[in-house]
Amino acid sequence: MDPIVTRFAPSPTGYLHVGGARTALFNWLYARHTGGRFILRIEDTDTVRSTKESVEAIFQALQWLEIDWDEGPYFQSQRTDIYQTYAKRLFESGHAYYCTCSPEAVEEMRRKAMATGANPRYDGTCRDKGLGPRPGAVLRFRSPATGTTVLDDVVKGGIAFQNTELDDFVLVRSDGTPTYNFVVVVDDITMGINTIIRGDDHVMNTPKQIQIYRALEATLPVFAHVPMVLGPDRTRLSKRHGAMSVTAYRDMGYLPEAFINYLVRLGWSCGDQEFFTRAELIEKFSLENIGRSAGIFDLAKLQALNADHIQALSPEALVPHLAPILAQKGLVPDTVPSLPRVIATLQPRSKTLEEMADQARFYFDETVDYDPAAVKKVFKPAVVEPLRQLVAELEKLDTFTEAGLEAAFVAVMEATGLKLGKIAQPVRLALTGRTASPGIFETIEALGRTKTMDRLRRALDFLDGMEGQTGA
RNA sequence: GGUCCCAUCGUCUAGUGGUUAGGACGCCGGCCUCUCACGUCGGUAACAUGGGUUCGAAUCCCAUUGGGACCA
Repeated sequence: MDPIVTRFAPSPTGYLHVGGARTALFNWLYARHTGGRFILRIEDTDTVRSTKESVEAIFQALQWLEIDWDEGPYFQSQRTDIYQTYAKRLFESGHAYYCTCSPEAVEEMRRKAMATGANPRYDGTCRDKGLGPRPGAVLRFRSPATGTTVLDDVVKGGIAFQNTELDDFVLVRSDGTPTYNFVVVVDDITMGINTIIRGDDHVMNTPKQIQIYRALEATLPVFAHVPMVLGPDRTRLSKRHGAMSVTAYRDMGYLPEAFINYLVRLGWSCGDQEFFTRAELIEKFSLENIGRSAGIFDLAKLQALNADHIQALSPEALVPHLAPILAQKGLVPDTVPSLPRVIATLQPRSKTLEEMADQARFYFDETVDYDPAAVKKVFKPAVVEPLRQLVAELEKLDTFTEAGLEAAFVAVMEATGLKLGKIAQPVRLALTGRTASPGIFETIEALGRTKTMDRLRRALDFLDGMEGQTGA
């Protein structure tokens, strides 16, 4: 059996959006799953809307998602010779003809057709005139007048289109530029694409494309039209629904593994399994289990999956993903004894890396600001003595390890008769400025001796000041 | 307007003629507990509607409704 060859063919008219990313992902996964090849092609024939920046943005997004390609990127703008060759072939074999009808005349035909309730279409005025190439003429495809064209889609099943619905559509415009349906087919044939996985917004193009394949006597590829991704209001995902750009999710602290896991699971299933590593996705992905109905993008589910992936990775593996977000917030890793240790304390309490960075702030800052409400609730005169004793106990420790720290706390608990909570909360406030944080022992260990002792002493000073005030 | 596609909890889905219709996210509650989380246990909630076919339909067929896509 021939190896599977798939492709992703975005138009560089903006960033890579969620729907595009999913299409890319499906093609990439299927190629990797079958041991085939994955080709990247940039469809930049729309020279007005295509930009170099968009091409760059697409590369960046694919890189973040770790979707690599085996061939390309090809640029349609550099392949005009090829399209001309194929246009000529279609003309010479009689599958296409030149048409000199003016745009106004064609518009008139449409109006007439509409008036009779029929589909607006070209009426075939030039179809049998036998015109040759000439300036200002368009090249039209000679569509079959009768019968049906059947699309045998892997996910949708068989779809029959009446050929009477097909127009004698334009292949090459009067200015010599080829049209979308034509270049796509020529590219897919010449690049050896045998499996086309794309959004189902393309199904209506497919019968035309199938006709071109036939006219060119090329083997039809396997078609798989995957349902679209919709916004919460069930309309096509757009800016209104928030972040569209894939890289925006990177910046918001989502892991590429989580993002692809979510995107693939949206519209594809493998029994009840929800969590997939990249390797599992490659191993288990198949066209057969793609669903037929559109899916709604649900940020809450993405978040939950992201939390799972954050927990599944080692702290060390998280470092490169978290580092840029920390940097963006002005938090420099050198100011902390061990970044992986800090990460380890926050893993079970972060849905995104951005949340993690925010929660990590107190580890990095020079000092902490106390939350006023927490001060009122926790910094009571009664905590001064236990805190003093704790400082004394901690000073006895050679190194700060969780076991040693716990022993120090236990010593204070026994001396004062207090429960752990009564001591941990003031310590937590002293160290973090708030009443919620990771476990107190792991927090101290990750914070390090210097900052811990500084902050405990500062808290005692602060409490001193409070007593002076109330006493006065 | 024409053509095409789709239809199970709010959302993602399992299910392919016989199930108490399962799982996940979310939400609610219990437990765990040094706080917040994690975890864990339980609860909430669905086969769009109407006809058929069949001993029996979420499952097969038709219609209706609703949603979406493309072309204009």
